Amino acid sequence: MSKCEQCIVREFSSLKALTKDELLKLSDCKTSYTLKKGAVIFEEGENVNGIYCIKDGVCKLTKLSANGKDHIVKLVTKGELLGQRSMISDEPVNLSAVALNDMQVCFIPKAEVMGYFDKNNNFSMNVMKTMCGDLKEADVQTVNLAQKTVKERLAATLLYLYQSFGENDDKSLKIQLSREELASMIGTATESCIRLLSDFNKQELIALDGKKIILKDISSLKKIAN
Amino acid sequence: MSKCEQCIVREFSSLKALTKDELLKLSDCKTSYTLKKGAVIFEEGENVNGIYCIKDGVCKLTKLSANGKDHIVKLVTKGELLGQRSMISDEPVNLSAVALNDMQVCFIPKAEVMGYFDKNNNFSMNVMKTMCGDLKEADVQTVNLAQKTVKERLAATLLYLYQSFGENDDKSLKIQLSREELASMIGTATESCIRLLSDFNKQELIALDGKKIILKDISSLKKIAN
DNA sequence: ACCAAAATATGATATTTATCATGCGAAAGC
DNA sequence: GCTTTCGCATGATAAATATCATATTTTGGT
Repeated sequence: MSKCEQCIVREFSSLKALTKDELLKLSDCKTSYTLKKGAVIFEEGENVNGIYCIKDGVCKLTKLSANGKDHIVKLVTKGELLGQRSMISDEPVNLSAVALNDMQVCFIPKAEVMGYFDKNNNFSMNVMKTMCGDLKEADVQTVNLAQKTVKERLAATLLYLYQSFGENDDKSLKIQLSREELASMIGTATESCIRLLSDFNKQELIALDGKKIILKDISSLKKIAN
Repeated sequence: MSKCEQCIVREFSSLKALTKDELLKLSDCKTSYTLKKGAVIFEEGENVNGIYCIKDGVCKLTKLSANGKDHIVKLVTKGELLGQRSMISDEPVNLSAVALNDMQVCFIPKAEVMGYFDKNNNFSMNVMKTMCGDLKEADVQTVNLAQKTVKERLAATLLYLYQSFGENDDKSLKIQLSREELASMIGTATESCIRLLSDFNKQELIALDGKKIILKDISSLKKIAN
């Protein structure tokens, strides 16, 4: 079993507030998992009795809408924690989490984490700060959905994927989403998303190579995205 | 100066976790304000050195979008706290708060509130739970904006106003928003909003009397809203 | 009470976006 | 290896929504 004390990822999450003692205890009670692309970490409505710390990989958080379509609310990557909200509010999770590529995650049982809230104020403050950041992001997301066109949102999302997850050696986006997933992130029909990608391709803002997407003209994309 | 200990509103907010001693101290350091409809409590980008506790009235939280239009992110009413996020993350507020009707609010300076975080774990937990609820709501909001039509969103918003703020003696919605504000809540053009209200009126789902809106057929509205 | 300005309303039209239909190519299952 | 399915692509069309123009009504100020 790997030691949390030496886990680099810890430094990026609220867990960085933990003391040496707490980390040692954490190492003993955590469970590590390796997940394949497509694996479901948890599903909307489930009870998750603890939190997941993402050591490597990326997953999507989705929510089922009234019309039966999944909407991708957020992408979450290494260093971030999953399931805090459900644990704090003592409710079933309201989002599903699915691996977008191979992942390594550690599960920390609820009892352990709740102890930190009681005894370690820094930890509580870190969690609160994270949630404040999430809320701010959510507001931005809301306004973008309400006010921007699909084209603007697509450009913004491509830039977000580029800036947050980087590119491969061949310059293509590291995070590979299907057209359907991309559409579900920006909130549009799959065909509309495909059509706009084709347009961007024709205007040489991006290049398409099968599933791969290469951003060719970042500054123009930024202008479109606002 | 009124005593926080006797303020009913306190029971609805995270402040309910405070001890008698803390409440007494709070009474001394808070400042009470009476605000007229339209008054600006704070504006996006400002530094707010504390939190506001709403004793009475309703305000809108808005965010300026890239195209220069205000979007109403949320309505906040008595019992709720304003400006927590900004205080916790130590950043300027990212939303503006404007009174929708006459309000009574109390301002509590940052130093006082930060003390509660340190010493009163129940308070921290309450704040966290509130933020978890806000995040959940934000997810729902995001999915609605992404997947529902303007008509569905209008119906849902009317129902929300009805359920959250109630009706006057003449059955009209207690919260009176201008068409522009309503449009800015559901994320559409003012004209589109007006047109759909007219449609609802013709279908006898609602009745319009100047600015007043009366919900006549709640169950049909619910069907439309999903 | 009167006027100017703002809010509401509605028509005409343009634009954006979704939906339906179809084809094509690659990947997955037998 | 073959077929079947799935993801991507594109055209045609319909529906939703925004925009511009212009009345009409309401509101606020003096």
